[in-house]
Amino acid sequence: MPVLPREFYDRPATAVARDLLGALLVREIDGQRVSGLIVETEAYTGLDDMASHGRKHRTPRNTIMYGAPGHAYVYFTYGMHWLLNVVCEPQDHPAAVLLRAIDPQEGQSIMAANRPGRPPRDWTRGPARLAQALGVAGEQNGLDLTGKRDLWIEAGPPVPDEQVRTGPRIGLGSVVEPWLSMPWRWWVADNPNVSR
DNA sequence: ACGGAGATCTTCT
DNA sequence: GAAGATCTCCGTT
Repeated sequence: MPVLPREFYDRPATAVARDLLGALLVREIDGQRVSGLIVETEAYTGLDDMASHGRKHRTPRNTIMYGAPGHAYVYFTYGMHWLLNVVCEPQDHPAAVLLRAIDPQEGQSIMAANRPGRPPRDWTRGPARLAQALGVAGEQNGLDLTGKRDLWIEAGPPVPDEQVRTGPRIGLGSVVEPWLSMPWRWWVADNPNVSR
């Protein structure tokens, strides 16, 4: 399947979050493909979004969010977890989409090795689990996702609107969504790999 | 099935 | 010095 082009990411985060559902996230480890269909995403935009890392100003950690769309923003949190995001919207506008869950496809033996002792359902159900299963960490921060090297996203079977569900984001505590009428979290209905 | 707490460290105040 | 875009383990129901 073709790699998603730069233009795909050069749009508002909420639109990218919707259209990433059904796309194939591919990680290449020692020439082997490890992949999964994206089934859950969350949009983060710097525009008055108090939950976003880009909410205030540029810092060493969030600088990738200010860069060109179509790059990976990988950051470390809670002292032990890596989270994988996709930078979108025009350059200098800090926005990204958090990849929260995928449906395992290729390279399942590698995922199993990266998630020792866990059942297949727990391999990629959740943003930190997903990153661990695919071997994504700090070294992948800033990677160009349109380059078909190490990590990229391919077009997949489109998910029709009837199968798309939306809701508020997860794990933000007291933060209020900036625009209540706008969907922030997107997922595929009835998929066992969706988190929570 | 559900709920609480600990792990552990970077970032910003 | 406190909080955090989370996960896992252990308790109770």
